[in-house]
Amino acid sequence: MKRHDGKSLTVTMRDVAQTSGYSPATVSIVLNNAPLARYIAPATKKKIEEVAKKLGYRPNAMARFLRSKRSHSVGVMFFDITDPFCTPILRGIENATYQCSYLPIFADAHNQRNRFERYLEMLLDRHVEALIVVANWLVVDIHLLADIGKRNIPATTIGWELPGDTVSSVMVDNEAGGRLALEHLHQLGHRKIAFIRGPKTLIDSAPRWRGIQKFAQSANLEIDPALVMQLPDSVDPNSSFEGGQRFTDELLQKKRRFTALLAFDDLTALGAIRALTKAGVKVPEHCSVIGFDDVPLSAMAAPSLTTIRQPLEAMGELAVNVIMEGVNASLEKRDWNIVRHKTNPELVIRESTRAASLAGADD
Amino acid sequence: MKRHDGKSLTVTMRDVAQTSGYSPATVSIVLNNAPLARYIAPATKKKIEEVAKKLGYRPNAMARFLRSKRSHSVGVMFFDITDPFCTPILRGIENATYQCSYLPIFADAHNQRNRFERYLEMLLDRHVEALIVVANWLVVDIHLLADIGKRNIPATTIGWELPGDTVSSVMVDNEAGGRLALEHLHQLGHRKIAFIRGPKTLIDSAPRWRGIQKFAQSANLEIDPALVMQLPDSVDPNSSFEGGQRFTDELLQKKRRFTALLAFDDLTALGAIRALTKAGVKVPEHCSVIGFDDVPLSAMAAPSLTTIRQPLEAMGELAVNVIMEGVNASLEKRDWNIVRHKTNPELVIRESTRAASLAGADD
DNA sequence: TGACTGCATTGAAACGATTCAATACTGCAT
DNA sequence: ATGCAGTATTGAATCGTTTCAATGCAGTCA
Repeated sequence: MKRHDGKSLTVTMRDVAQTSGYSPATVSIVLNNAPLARYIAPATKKKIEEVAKKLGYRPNAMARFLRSKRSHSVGVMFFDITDPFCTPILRGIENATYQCSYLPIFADAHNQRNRFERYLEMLLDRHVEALIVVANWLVVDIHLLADIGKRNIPATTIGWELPGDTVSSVMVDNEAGGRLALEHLHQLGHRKIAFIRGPKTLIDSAPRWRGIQKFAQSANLEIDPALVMQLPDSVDPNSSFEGGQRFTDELLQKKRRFTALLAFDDLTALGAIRALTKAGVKVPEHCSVIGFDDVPLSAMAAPSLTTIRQPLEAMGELAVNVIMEGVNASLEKRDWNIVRHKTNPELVIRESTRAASLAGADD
Repeated sequence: MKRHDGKSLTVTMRDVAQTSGYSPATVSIVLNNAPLARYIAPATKKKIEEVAKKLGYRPNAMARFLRSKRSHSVGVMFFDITDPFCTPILRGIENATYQCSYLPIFADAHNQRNRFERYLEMLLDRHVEALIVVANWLVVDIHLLADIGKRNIPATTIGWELPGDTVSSVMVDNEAGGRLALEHLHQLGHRKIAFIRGPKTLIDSAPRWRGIQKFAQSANLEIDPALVMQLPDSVDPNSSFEGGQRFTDELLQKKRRFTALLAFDDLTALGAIRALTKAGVKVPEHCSVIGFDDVPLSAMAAPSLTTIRQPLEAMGELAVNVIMEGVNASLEKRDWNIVRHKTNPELVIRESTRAASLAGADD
């Protein structure tokens, strides 16, 4: 709105001020319900609000940000959105930011270092108020993420943990998960169990395996080294499907005997199931298979997958809460500490596992 | 940077100007390579660029946007990101915006009308330069989207088409897809084919069915009405899995004979496969199943799914090109027209279909 | 009367860029 | 000398807010 020469069609705060007869300052104070608003006469408030509504005034976010230094947006960086693991997390993040009237700016590094860096710059240029990095599969360069901490905005990772005290993290309790998985198979009576471990460089691999070993020890279960394989490092999050398939093939070709298979994650498990099925080994009749993650497709697979569920959506929400804590703290000039959350995994029993006794332990 | 009182740590353009000995105007012109830059002495340019680099100057996006009215961001609104159909599209969009140095602002309407509207406001308040709406499953309220066109920013939908001439669209050629699917089954020798049609209100349903009918007619194939079911309307994009399962169960219970099943989409197909498998009908040995979409999980299902592929990632990229065309046009004050793209579907043959002759047509 | 307090409002300076019109200089033709 | 064209640079306004300090006024108290 700018005179009636019919050019500029945006209603600015000055317009509201002019039509209402007050100054821009007053309008700003009223419309934002700023501290000073308690001195403003109720009649004035009402008038201004009416005019603002009638004129269809919408504050210009850019101008507001420039002045107030608050962008009301958070950067959300994925290492690879292609990983089915990411979608529920994204949903969780979106849901939580929506509650706070923040908007997520989306970035996907495609597992490429330079892309990550470029995006990081772009996000910081836009003065995102916080950063969430969903670091799933990449062979992460520590320095890359450590950099984030240097910038003085609150940041958290999901699915990865950084040394130092600058970046928070949200992860599942992998050790507990590993334990749960093996415990389930053990309770079903399985004793000859094959394992496909995660890639060495993946942070989840070690604790899951530790959980498995600890349970084995406590249950007096022997782990046969000939039945243990380990996925190779890879940057493609979907490669574990193929990996699961290949390793299972190998086990079968070597005629190894096992009544159950514990896979590193769901995709690995699905790959394993495919290999087994192809070889005529029925799941779960002849062999039980358990995964990890509970990605959305696990429920739809045939047979549907028994797995250790990560509360992915909740983890996304939690991450937002974590950074918001930081945002608010720094807003109120308080200090705040980073946190390291470990969420509880949960056993989800579906069709791919079954009691060993029914499977003819050595058919 | 603000004197050496050690407070403000951001390097502004004025800082660069001061240290280099030139004016902010000159610095701006040089650093943006603005038209006037051709008059600037090469030595000056060099000097300014050096200083900018040395000081680690980063332009403040907010300030820039405020003045130039360009936010370099696009709003990306999903109706429901939970739909596996969306992830590849998101990847495509992200990839294309990255090429243009734009950032996508992510919004997910959760299939809720008020959430959609709220997000729309938030995005417009931020002066996104364009809008992409991925309208997959929602029983779309036409008015909702038509509203978008009213705002004078370029907008396009993916997976939906609007009446009027204000919003572009990118869709797969559903009719061709339907035809391809049936053609494939027909070529494999299937004659008794069951169909699960899409929900009435979904825009894809009718043309896919039309393609099927047209092919049937041209091939003299009779479609048995007793073998045709239709999914109910629903807002949950993942409900088709359950639907496929239920309807297939029904068909089986009614002892209908069919050697192949053509499902509305992949999830429906997966549901059907699960029902068939449970009932002891082997896929593809006893019954072939074909889906539509080629969502990521279709390749990992057991058996992997034969399907009609939508080039989802390419569609995402295409959508970005479409709106960028609009952005550039309005930047150069040219007129531009909306476009309606129809991308080509593609038959992807995997394990879930097989020649009918091998299946004992009526065993 | 003067000083002080509390209420209601506003002027004007930021925020950090972009951009147009103006300036100043040089060289060259008239 | 004058005028002009081209080169190199800059002053100052502007984008639309927010916010601090200032102002004016009415009432109260000594």
